[in-house]
Amino acid sequence: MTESPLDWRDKGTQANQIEVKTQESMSSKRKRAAIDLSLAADQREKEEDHIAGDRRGKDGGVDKKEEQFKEQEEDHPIEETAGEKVVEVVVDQGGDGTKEEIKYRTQHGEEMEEDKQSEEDAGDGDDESDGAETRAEDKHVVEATAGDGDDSQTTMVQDEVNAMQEEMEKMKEENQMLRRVVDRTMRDYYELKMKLAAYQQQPADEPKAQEPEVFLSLGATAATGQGFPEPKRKGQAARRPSVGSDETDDGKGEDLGLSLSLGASSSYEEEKVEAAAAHDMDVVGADGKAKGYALLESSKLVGAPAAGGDHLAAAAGVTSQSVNPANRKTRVSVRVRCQGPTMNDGCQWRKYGQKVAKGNPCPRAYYRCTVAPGCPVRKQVQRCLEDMSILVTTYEGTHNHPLPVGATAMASTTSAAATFMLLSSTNSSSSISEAGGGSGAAPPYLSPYLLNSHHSSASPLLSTPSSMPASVVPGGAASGMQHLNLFGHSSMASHLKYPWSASPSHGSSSDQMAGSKRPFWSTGGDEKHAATMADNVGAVMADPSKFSVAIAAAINSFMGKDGQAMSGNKDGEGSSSKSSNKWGVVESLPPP
DNA sequence: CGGATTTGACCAGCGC
DNA sequence: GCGCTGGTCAAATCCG
Repeated sequence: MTESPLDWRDKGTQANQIEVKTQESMSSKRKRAAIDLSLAADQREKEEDHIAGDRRGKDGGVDKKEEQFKEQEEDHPIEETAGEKVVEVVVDQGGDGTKEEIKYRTQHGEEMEEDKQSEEDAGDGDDESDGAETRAEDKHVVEATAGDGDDSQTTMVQDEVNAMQEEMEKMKEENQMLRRVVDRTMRDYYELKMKLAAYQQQPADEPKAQEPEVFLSLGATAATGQGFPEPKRKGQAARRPSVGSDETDDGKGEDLGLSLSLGASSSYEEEKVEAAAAHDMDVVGADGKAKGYALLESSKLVGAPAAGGDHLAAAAGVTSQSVNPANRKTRVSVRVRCQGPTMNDGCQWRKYGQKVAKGNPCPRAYYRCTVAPGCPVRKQVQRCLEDMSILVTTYEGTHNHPLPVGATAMASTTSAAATFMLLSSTNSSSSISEAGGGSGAAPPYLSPYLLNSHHSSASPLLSTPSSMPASVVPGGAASGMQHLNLFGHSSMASHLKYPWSASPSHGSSSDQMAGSKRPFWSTGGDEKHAATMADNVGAVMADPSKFSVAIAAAINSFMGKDGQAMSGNKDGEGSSSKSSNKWGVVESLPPP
């Protein structure tokens, strides 16, 4: 014979009721805890004590066993909040006074509403008799009719109570475990929060230290296999003769690739890279330290002429260098294969200087943001030495004004790239973690997942030059870079399908990057779709917002793949010079 | 004519 | 200290 909780409670409240208060006390505590789980433990205990005290005061004649029960509850006030069974003993004296009932209930109350209702029904001072059934699923009711001094039945009931109590003990233990988990989670949360705050508040006068550098390039990498031939390396061999003007590059033989790399260097100068000629290799400076990094394996898209016409050939790249505040400001570099003098990033720029940098015959142009007066953002634009069709645009600083839509998308994406890779870098080296903190434009949104998932020396997606193991980073002049090429191989690229290809419209806002009309990232025959990809990349670059989407997707893709990809190469050299297949990121790209 | 670009000069940092 | 290099300035020039 069972009754619904509501029924018996109603009956109990209406009748002359003798209720063992265990349930009520638990009920109160449970409610309390449900309201505010974050109460300090001591505070909570005080409340529990208070409640227990009240209870004792009101119910002096409580069963001894129940008293013990209460004490147990008070020992574990929190555990009771997580859905334990409740033992309830009710001696219900019928309204006519002829019958007494003793009810033992173990219940996982799920009837909060009912509880409230019965609370109201109970009236003043009767709230202790309700609300016990707040969390459970099953309900077991043992009901015994207490006859006049029926000791045998009472004994049975007592046994049942004992069993219930044991069960409760187990539940309490479980609850305790859960509690610990919650506490640990909260602790972790606050730790991360503090870390974030610490990063954001890093003083600007911090000594120069390792400077994480993020490279994310979308589109075609040089046919020479150079991932990031950022021609800024100083004083080393392999200087190339001038290959031509900025406007001359038919884009032949270029690789389509999306690459992402991260590096850390002690100073911006050391980021200077002159990539080797036709093979992936780490560039080592005269001092023997790694100064640059070859891009991963380049996929050769020979015979894939840039279909972008006179404008955008077929490549794009984003390089984000999250610079230590001490070094200056955040640097984000975008590498774009385009024929125009600059790429359209949605902002207005005014050229204020031009200089021929050492090691690269191509002049470097300096631009200043003119969207708002006094905007500190500047950018440098320079042709890539190895592939003149690649335009390397380095942004520096943080805009002090709202950005145009396209620029916003780009900025947020590159910032995300920088942040993401910065986090990676942070995890791979404590020194980077300490010195490479977020600067204004790329705050380090710490994520334990990120922190745990990218290690430069372990991921096949991130190539750390053999000459620059991640452990070298602290204090040295060496620089490290992690690189990811998502379109590393043409054969892989040819199978790519991208979620962002859905939109066929290109909205070519760029003057120098008239987009192609083809669907972005469409596939086709080998040469054909290689060229198509070139077109598509061009299309993306013509539309800053679309470009940012592509970058974001690439990052997401990278992150998603990272876990399994991590298990592969641990050798940076291997990852940068062997098989392009190791850049399995391509395979991880989202399905169409 | 006003704004943008060009270009040589200047300055600061860094390495030898 | 000197030279080299990158970065910036500002006058001259260009262009719509």
